[in-house]
Parts: sequence; C-alpha cells; structure tokens
Amino acid sequence: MLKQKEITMQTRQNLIDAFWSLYRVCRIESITIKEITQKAGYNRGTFYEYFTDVYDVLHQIEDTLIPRIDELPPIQLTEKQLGMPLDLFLDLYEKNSKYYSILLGDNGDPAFATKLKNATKPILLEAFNRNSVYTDTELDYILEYILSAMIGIMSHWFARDKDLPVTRLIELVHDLMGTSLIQRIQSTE
Amino acid sequence: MLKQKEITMQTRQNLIDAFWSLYRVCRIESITIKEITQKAGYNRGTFYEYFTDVYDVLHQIEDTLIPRIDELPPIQLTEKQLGMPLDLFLDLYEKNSKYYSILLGDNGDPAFATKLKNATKPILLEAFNRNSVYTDTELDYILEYILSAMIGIMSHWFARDKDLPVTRLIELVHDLMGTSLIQRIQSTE
DNA sequence: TTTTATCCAACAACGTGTCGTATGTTTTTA
DNA sequence: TAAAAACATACGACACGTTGTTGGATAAAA
Repeated sequence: MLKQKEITMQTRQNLIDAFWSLYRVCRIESITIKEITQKAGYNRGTFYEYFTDVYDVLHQIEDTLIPRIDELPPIQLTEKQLGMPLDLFLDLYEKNSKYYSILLGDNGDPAFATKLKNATKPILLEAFNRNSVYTDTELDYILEYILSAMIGIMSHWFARDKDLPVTRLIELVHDLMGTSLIQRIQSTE
Repeated sequence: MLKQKEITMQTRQNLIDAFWSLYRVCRIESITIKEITQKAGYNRGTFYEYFTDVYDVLHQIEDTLIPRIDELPPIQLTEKQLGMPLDLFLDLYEKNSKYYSILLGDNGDPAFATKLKNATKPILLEAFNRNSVYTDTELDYILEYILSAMIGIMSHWFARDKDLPVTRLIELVHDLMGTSLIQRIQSTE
C-alpha cells in the first residue's frame, strides 16, 4: 500500500481547499494560517510541512492553472476564425472558472494575469506571420493589447454571470478585433 | 495662525510618502505600520490618528487618483480622432505615472483598475451614439474590452520604460481599434 | 487659563515560524 | 511471518514580532 502518499496528497488538498474557501471571500492579507488549518482540521504546525506561508499556497495553485505551451491547441489566424484568442480563453476560463474568476477579479492577483499573458503570448506569436509589417517589439504591444482586452472582457462576463449568450460575446469580440488588423499581422509585406 | 492644520496635513503626507516608498518596492502585505512610522519619524500610535490600517492608506491614495467626471475633457469620437481613449489615458497616466505604474502593475491593486474603468465609462458612453446598433449591455462589454486593452497596453508601455515613441504607440492603437467599430458605435441604425 | 489636538509609551491580545516529540506507516532484518 | 529499525506526518509549546487601544504629556488655539 502507498497509504502514506495518499494521506500526504489528501492533507495538501484539504489545506488548499480550506485556503480557497477563505480566499474566495476574503482578501488574502486577512487570511491566517490558524484559520486555514482549523477549517481543514489540522494543527497549525502541520501547515508548514506543506507550505512556507499563505502566499505559497496561492502561488502553488496559480502554477497549476497556467497552461503549458504543449497543452494549448495549435492556433491558426484566419479571417474567418479570428475569434481565436477568445476561443482559447473561453476554454481555459470554463475549465478553471472556479479559480480564474477569483484570481482575475477585484480581490485577485494582478501577477496572475501577467503570468497568463506571458504563457499564451508564444502561442499567439506562432500564429502570426513572422514577416508582418510590425517589429517584434510592436507585436509584443499588440499581443499585450489583445490579451488584456480578452482577459478583461472574459472576467467581466463571468463576474456578471454570463448575462450575454456566448455566441453574442463572440460576435462582439469579432467586431472589436476587426479584420484589418488580422490582415496587417498576416501580411508578408 | 493655522499652524495646527498645516502640521496635520504635513504629518498625514509624511505618512503617505513613507508608505509609498515602501509600497513601490514591497508587496503591501509585508508592510508593517512600524516600518511606516519609523521611516516617517513618528510613533507607531500616531499612525492610528490618521488611518485605520495599512490598506486605508492605499485606498485614500487611490481615491485621489480616480478622475472625477467633471475633471475629464469632453470627448468626441470621430474617425480621425479615434485614438481618443488612449489620449485620455496617456494624460491620466502621465500626470500620475508615479502612482499609476505601481497600482496597475504586478504588485498593484486589481481593484484600482476596476475603479478607473468605472470612472471613465460614463465619459466614453457620452461619446457614443445612443442609437447605436448595440444594446446597453453590449456597449458595456465593448467598453470593458477597450478600457482593459488601453490600461493593459499603457501599463506595458510604462513598465518597459516607453521603449516605443508615443506616436508609434498611438498608431498601433489606431490600427488595433479599427475604423469599422467606431462606425458601428456611431451608426444611428 | 482653558480647551483642543498631536504625539507618545505601555499594555494585552494575536499571529508567526520553529523545534522536539508522539503516533502511525513503511521498510528492513531475523 | 514477526519484530525492529527507519521514516514521515501531525501535534503542543516556545520566543518573537505586529496589532490596535488607552491614558497621559506636550504644544497650539481660544
């Protein structure tokens, strides 16, 4: 039997769950280790066997939520399927909405949005034509713009309990991105 | 003489300055009141005459940084001058860059971005044609998209020490917003 | 002088991180 | 297969630092 491993995993998860049940309603700064361990039913000292401090729990959770490059679907930027970055985020968000909607919300962690952007930038760059009319620096700004917008509108959508059909949301983003930009990014000059 | 008032103001400002000198390099959770008052040269108890806790300092600072509606310039959305929201943010950012670049950065406060968006939304709505093809809800999503994007690209620009001429940044945003959207927002159906 | 307000020192309560130990599990040995 | 050794997990107790409050000292304003 590998009971030990299971217990360890279970304890860790219990602590994480207890933390999250607090984090989703409190600012992180007001969360004490005592609260977490009490909620999970452990001694306060046990916490330190698994995490260094409260922020360590958050960061460990975040790390599991950043998609690895190879996990993400390959992407093609065509005029027809240009809601692309949105599809990507819709999937990601839907899959982890429990965490994303908090982490990207008002009491969330601004660093998480940055991590997310940096993780998805390479994927999108792949879809861009290397010989576009933009320099690398400029492309980076363009990505920053698009990703910020995408995260912003998605967070808004979740925060408002999806008071818009997905199809309409996609149409809106389609309108917002415009076709001219895609053409410019693709253009081989 | 109103020496008293001056002293009060000065003490308050000293505490705020001391706080900020710490906040710009530390996460807020690691800032202690002891540090603040030591840096400012006061007793720890004095802090509580002015603020309730560390977060109160931050929020009081933030409140002075949110533009009042009447402070913002009136706005007109024309095809030629459509970098508009960017101009607005360029001004705001430039004027308070010392604070904005931190508050909107990785160690900043995500709630501040929301405050900022909500404060500027009415201004932009004013510029939109009421009879556009979009419903109120949809317009709100559009604004959320645009403002998130604008804040994102501006923060990026400042974080990277403006490694792009302003003129080029404006051109990029111009490309990104596209003219078709503006037309749709303006269209009287 | 009286009143008002700023600033300070001291206090109790609380949270933090660490260390030694007990308990239960896995592995080794007889 | 059973006892013993080695290991890991969870706990209680400790010293330390931070918090927020209260009562008093000092200086300005009335």
